[in-house]
Amino acid sequence: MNAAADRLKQARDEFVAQWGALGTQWGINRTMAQIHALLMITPEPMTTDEVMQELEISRGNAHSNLKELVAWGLIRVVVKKGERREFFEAEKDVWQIFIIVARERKRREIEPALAILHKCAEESREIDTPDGHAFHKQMRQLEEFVGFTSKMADQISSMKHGLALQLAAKLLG
Amino acid sequence: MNAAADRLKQARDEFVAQWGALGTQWGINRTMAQIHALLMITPEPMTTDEVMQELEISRGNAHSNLKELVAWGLIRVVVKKGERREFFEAEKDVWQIFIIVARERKRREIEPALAILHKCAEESREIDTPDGHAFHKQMRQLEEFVGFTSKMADQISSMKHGLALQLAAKLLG
DNA sequence: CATAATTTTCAATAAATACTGAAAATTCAG
DNA sequence: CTGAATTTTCAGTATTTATTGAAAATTATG
Repeated sequence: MNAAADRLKQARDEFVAQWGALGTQWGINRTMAQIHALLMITPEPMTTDEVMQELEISRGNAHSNLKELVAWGLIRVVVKKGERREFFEAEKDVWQIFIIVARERKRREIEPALAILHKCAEESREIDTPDGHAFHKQMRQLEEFVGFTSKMADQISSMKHGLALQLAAKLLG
Repeated sequence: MNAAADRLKQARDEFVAQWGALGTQWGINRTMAQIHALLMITPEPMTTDEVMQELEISRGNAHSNLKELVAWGLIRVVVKKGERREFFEAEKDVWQIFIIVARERKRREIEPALAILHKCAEESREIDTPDGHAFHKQMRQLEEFVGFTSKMADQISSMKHGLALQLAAKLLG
C-alpha cells in the first residue's frame, strides 16, 4: 500500500508549487518561496543538493535563495556531526514566522518611507507660501501616521504569542 | 522673489521621485507610485496630460496607471462642468489610504494563501501515516494563524480613525 | 451626421529580475 | 601539502514586467 504516500507526495508538491506562485505577490521570488515552503513541511533538515533535486533548480539558484532565507531568519543552518555538508531547517512556529516577516517588511517598506517623509517635511518647513504650508502639512501628516504604524509593528513584534492572542481575542470579541 | 517657489518645486519633485522608487519595494510599479505621490501633493485635480507632462511618461503608461489607482480607490475621477476631459484627485486622508492599502494587500496576499492552506489541509486530512499527520497539522496551524490575521485586518479596517487611535494608544502606552 | 477631442488598446520594445551552469574559491581529511 | 568535497561567485541567458507610441475606439460638440 502506497496510496497514502502518493497522496501525501501530491499534497506536498501542490503546497510547494502554490506557495511559490504566491511568493511573487509577496515581493519575494518564486524559488525563495518554494524553498521556504519545502523546508516548512520537511521534518528533517535538507542539504543544498536535496533542495536542488526536489525543486529541479540549479545549484546557484538554490544556494543564493538558501542564503537569503538564512539572512531573513526564516531558516537556519544545521551542522550534523560527521557531516561536512550544511543542512537547512525552517523555523516552524507560526508566530515566529509572522514576526520575522513583519520585521523584514517594516525594515524594507516602512522605514525608508519614513525617512523620505521626514526629509521632505524638514525641507519644506520654512517655505513661507500657501502651497509650501500645504505641502509641509501633508508631509507631516503622512510622517506622523507612518511613524505610528512603525511603532505599532515594533510593539506587536515584541509580544509573546500568548499576549498577542489575548489582544486579538479582545479585538475580535 | 521665487526662491520659495523653487524650493517647493524641488521638495515636491524629490518626494515624487523617492516615493516612486519606494513603490518598487511595495510591489507596485514605479509609475503608479509616482502618480499617487504627485496627486497626493497636488491640491487641484489633474488631467492625464498634466500627469504625463509632469512625470515625463507616455500616454499609455499614464492612462493605465491612473486607471489602476482608480481601481484601488486611491484616486478618483472628477468631472468639471464645461470640461470634457477627466480630472483625477487623490484620497488625502491618511487613515483612508491605510485602509485601502490594507484591504488590497489582504485581498492579494492573505486570501490566496488562506485558500491554498485550506485546500492542502483538506487534502491531507485522511492520510493516515505519521508523515501525513505531521503535514496535516502543519497546514492546519498555518491556516488557523493566517485566518486569524485575516480577521484582524478586517476588524481594524472597519474601525473609525479615532477608535483605531485609541487602541493604538493603549497598545503603545 | 461629421469631426474634433479624448480615451483606450495593444504590438513592439525596453528595462528589471531571476536562473543556469561552469569556474573559482574555500574547507576539510588524510 | 594534496586532492576531493563543498560552497560561492558571476557572466551569460531567459523570463517577467513595465513602457512607449501610434492606431483604433469612443464620446461630446456644433
